[in-house]
Amino acid sequence: MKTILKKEIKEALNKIGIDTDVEIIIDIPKDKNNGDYSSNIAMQLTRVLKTNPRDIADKIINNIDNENIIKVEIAGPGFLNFFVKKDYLLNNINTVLEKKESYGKCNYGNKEKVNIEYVSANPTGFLHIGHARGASYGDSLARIMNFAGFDVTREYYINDAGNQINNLEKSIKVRYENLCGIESELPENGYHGKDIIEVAKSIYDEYKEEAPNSIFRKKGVDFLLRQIKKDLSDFDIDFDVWYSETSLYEDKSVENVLNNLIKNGYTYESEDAIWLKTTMFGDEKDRVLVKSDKNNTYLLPDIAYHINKYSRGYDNLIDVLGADHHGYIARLKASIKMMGYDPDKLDVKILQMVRLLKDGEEIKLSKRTGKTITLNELLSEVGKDAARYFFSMRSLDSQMDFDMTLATKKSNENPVYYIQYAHARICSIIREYNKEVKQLEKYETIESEYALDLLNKVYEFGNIVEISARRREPHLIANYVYELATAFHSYYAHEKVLTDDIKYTNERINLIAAVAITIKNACYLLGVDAPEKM
RNA sequence: GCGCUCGUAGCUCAGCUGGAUAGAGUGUUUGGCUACGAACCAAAAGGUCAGGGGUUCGAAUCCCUUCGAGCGCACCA
Repeated sequence: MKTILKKEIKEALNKIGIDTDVEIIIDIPKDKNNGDYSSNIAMQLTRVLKTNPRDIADKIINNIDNENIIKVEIAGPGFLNFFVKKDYLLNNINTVLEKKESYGKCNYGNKEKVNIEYVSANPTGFLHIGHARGASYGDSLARIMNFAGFDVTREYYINDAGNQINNLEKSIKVRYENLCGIESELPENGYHGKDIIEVAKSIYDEYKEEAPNSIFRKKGVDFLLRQIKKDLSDFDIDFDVWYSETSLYEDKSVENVLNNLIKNGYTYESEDAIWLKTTMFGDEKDRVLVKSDKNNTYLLPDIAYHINKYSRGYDNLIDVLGADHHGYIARLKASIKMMGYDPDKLDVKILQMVRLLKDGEEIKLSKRTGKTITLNELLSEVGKDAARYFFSMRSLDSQMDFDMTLATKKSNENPVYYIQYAHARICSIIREYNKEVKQLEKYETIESEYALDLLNKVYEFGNIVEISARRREPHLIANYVYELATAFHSYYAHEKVLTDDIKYTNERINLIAAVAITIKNACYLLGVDAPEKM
C-alpha cells in the first residue's frame, strides 16, 4: 500500500510539472484521525519550491486519482492524509493463511551473502550471562535477515590457539593435581571457576592418577566446547560454521598474512617486536603483531580470520562484540584495508554491558574469581523464552540491568507471557471451533475498530521485518509482536468470535488464525516458542 | 586527559533515523468474569525528553557546549 501511494504521489508531482529527487516518505500516523497513511512531501518541497506547503499539497491532491484511496486531506502545516479502502487488509487474511510460516518473508536481501559472527567466547570456561545477550542478538539477527531474503551464515570463531589456552591448560592441570592430592597453586592468570574443576574431574575420572601431560590442553578445550555447544543449543542458538583459530595456523594463513603485511611495507620492528602501522588508516596508535617473545598478539590471527571470511565471498560481514572491545575496531578495520579488502563491508555491532543484580545489588562478573552466573543457570532459573525475550526487547545500545531475583520470582511479569498467552488463547478458540480453517472468498462482516486495528498490525509485519533487517535491530520485532498481542487482547475483550452466525464466525476465526500465524512467525524470529496451551 | 555508547514518567525501557497532543510495561488509584482462557480488558494519575545554546516551517532525534553514567585507551584476549 505504501508503494502504491508513493507511485501515486510521484505521478501527481509529474503532472504538476515538479521534478524532484526528494524521497517520498509515507508514514502511518499514530492518531487515526490523521488518516491511514500520511506524507510530509509538501513540507519537504517548500525548501525547493519556495512556496506555501498547503498550496503544494492542494495541487498534489487535485492530481491524485486512485480507486483504493477514499479521500485525501490536508492537515496541520501541510501533511497529506490518506484514507484508503480496507479491502487490502481483509484480503491479507487469506494471504496470511496461505503463506503460513513464511508469512512476513520478503526479498529485501536479494540473496546477498552475509556472515554473522557472534558469541565466539574463548573455550576457557562455561558461557555466562554476559554471553547471552550477544548470543540472543546474533541468532535473532540471523533469523531476521534470513527471513528478509539474505543468504546468512552463522559463525562461531573458536579461539583455541592463544595464550589464554596455555593458561587454561595450566589451570586444569593444577585442579587435576589437587584431585590427585598434590598441593599446587593456580598460576597468576589462571582460571578459578568451578567449570575448570569439572574439567579436571572428568579427566581424573578417565585417567585416575595417570593422565599424561599432553592431554590437558585438548581435553580441556574439547570438554568446554562441548558444554558451550550444548548450552547454546538449549538456548535455541545455532551455528553453521565453527571456525577454529588453530586451523589458521595449520593452513599457513597467519604466516601468509604476516608476510603480506611485511612485504607491502605496513610493518616495522621496534624493541624486538613487529608493529603494524595502523595509524596510517585512522587508528590512534600502531599495534604489535608479534611480541618480543616471538608470540603473536590476538590481532594477527584475527586479521587472517577476517581475510578468510572476505575471501569466502560474503557481501557483508557482521561481528557482534561486547562493549569492552570497541577500541579494537579501528585497528581491525585498518588491517583489513592494508590487506586490500573493503573495511566498510564489515559492520561491528557493539553490545553494551549487562549489569547483573541480585536482590537489588550488583554482582561483579569476573572470570578470575570465577564468580559468574552461567547461561545454564540462567536457563534453568528463568527459562529460555523469558530470557530470549528479555534480551531481545532492548536495543543493543542500552546498558541493561538483569535482576535475577526479579526475573525468577516474578517471571509472570515478563512480557513474553503476555504474547504467548495471546497465541494460546487463539489456539484455544480454534480448538473450540473444531472445524478446519479455510480461506473465504469475501470478508463482509469485519468492520469494528478493534478488528481493523488488529488487521492493520498483522499487515505491518512484513514491513517491520524489512526495517528490522535493514537496521539490524531485532528489538523492533520484539516491540512489534508485543503490540500485536495488545491489539489482539483488546479485540478479544470487545468482540466475540464464536457465535451462532456461521458467516460471522468463519470470518473471525480466519482473522484470529492469521493473528496466531503472525505471532508465531515473529516469535520464531526471536527464538521464542509460541505454545498452543500454557 | 582522549575516544565509544548513553542520559526520556517513581522504576525498567520504546520512540519507525526531523513530523501532528512524547508512548508501553511496572508501581499507585479505580472499574470489569453465571462470555471463546481474568497470565486479560478499561480508566485515572504521573514529563523542564540531564542543563544551556544553535540549525528550520518543525528537534527527544542533527550540530556545539556543560554536567552525569558505563566501557575502552597493553608486547591481554
